[in-house]
Amino acid sequence: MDHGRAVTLEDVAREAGVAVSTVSRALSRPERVSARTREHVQAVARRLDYRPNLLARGLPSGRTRMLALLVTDITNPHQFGLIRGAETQAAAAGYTLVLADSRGLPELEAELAARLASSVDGYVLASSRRPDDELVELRGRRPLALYNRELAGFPSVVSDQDDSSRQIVGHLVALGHRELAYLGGPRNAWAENERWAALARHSRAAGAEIARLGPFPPTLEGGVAAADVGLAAGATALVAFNDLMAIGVLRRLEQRGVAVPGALSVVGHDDIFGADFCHPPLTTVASPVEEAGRALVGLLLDNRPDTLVLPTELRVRTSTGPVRNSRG
Amino acid sequence: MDHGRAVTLEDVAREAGVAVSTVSRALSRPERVSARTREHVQAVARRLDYRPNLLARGLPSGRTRMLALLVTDITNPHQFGLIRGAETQAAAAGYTLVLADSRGLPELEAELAARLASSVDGYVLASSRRPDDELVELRGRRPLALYNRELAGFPSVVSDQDDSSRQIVGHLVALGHRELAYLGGPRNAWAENERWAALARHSRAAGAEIARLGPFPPTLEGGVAAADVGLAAGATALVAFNDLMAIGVLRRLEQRGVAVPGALSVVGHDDIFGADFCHPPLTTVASPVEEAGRALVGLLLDNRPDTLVLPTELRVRTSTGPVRNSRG
DNA sequence: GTGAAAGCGCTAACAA
DNA sequence: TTGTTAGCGCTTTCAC
Repeated sequence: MDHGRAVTLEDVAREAGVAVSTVSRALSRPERVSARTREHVQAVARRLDYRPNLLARGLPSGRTRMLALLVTDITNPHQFGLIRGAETQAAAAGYTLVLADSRGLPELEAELAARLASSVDGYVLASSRRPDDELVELRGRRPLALYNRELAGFPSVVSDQDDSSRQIVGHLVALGHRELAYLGGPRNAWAENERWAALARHSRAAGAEIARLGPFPPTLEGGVAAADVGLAAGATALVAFNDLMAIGVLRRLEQRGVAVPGALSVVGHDDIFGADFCHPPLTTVASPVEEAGRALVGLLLDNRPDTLVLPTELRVRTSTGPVRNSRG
Repeated sequence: MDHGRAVTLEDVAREAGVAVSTVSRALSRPERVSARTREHVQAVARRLDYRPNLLARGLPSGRTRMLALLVTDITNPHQFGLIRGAETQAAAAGYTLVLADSRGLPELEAELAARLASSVDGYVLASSRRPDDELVELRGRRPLALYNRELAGFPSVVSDQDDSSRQIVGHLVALGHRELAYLGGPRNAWAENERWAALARHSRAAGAEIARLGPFPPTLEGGVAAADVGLAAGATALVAFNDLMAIGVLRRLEQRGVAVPGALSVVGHDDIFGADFCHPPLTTVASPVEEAGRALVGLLLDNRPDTLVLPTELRVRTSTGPVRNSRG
């Protein structure tokens, strides 16, 4: 199998009887070349099936027209929309998106970012758990946009944590719940701390108690473990950091014969694939992730340090219901 | 925000008081340099936080140590294991994996592959639906490995379609089903045709009838549509191209008040996230995808045109049961 | 063992 | 408008 030498600008130039720079211009800056040459060169390039070498193109200019999207956990269906949205927007702007998964490990994210540094024009970091100062440092090398993480001076897109917490607490309190428990995720996740703070605030305002449990791994397995802790805490409603956990909770409660929502109500975050057909269907908070993906790439390319707050919406399904033993 | 000039080999060379070529060697071919210089240069490089520019490194050598994984549909949870496995193996071999999603569009896959051509040392194509000749052509540029697609002379990893079909048909026939229907996926998918052929073969051998319906989009929505067609076909058991479809089928049947498995049994393929907690839990065929991902990268890097057939395993859950009106 | 120099394919001054 | 030339940062001959 000979991976034959690729067609280069020089080949095209020779074939077309012009200089390489002319070919370069005809292809990347068509307006700076006469109509005749342009047509001719482009025809030759097409005939030879010329493909620009992106490495070579990127070396002198320092621009590769590639963007990196670093996700925290690619096995979390929540990321789907983000990926699709980011890809759409990147493609529209003529960029190729490369995707990498840091498996929830900040060090791995750092490693991946460093490796890709010379190959991409910028990064979108989704739910990054790296310390602030590392992000600042990374921005020194390339533009950055953050999803579900706020940091002064950085472009970012976050879902409205305060409003989602308000909706959750409002919903549960309306059903008579006064003893809540929050099943927390990783403490180095921005959303974790925002969610907890907002839930605590709104609970207090509504006259309900809420306990912070965990941290637990933000996975199905983490939810299974969290269920037992939540149950032991004596709350009447459990709010999970994300839907993966919430589904794990549901699974464990079913296994232990705890009726949901009869004995215990459960709420998640993200409205992932599966949330509407698990058993019972999960009450959770949805946000427009695909839009988030698009917006992130937009902000990144414009390099505007804006923070976009996306609305959230509580999807009430059957994992939540009236409290059994209201103390009212 | 000044995206400061990165530290280059030249910087290190100047600082270390040696030639760039020596630094290059000390870093990439440590054995070709004296112990003293090696230590010294490496220390300086570390101190300056030198990061090789991958573009520049790849230009002369033509090798980038990046691999592309092109998936057909990143929103299909089936891909998770593949991605993780491929990433693991790539990382172990010192390669970075870039991921791209072709959304089920062969033309988009072609476009992505072409764009990445100069940036990667090889491709893993997962469930590619491109015509054979295009794959042959692509291989002319870079090494290729295929997942769930067999093509003479190409390294590939496939799950055992014949055996999975045998297990499915055996299971259904044992439950008394004699009238089956297959809800097909895209006709340009290798697995689609293999599955159909094997299902037809095993049904015939077992004395059962099977109808091929579709093609339907291999998505949840496709399954919803397929359910009605399957129901109208009068079969007692439905076998779907994948689990996404099967879950859509389940959802639609529930909506229409058709009891599963009372009135109709349903089987899927892939055992994706959600298959065990949908309602009712789905009987489906599992295969070791993570291993597939690892094997694919292994074959790709070795450039061995082997075909690895991975075993499959029927996971019987409650979406299948005895036929209601056996004709026995 | 180390350095000087050529060149990977492309872009971007600068000249013509 | 087009051609010439000098790099981009690195690897790799080829001398020394």
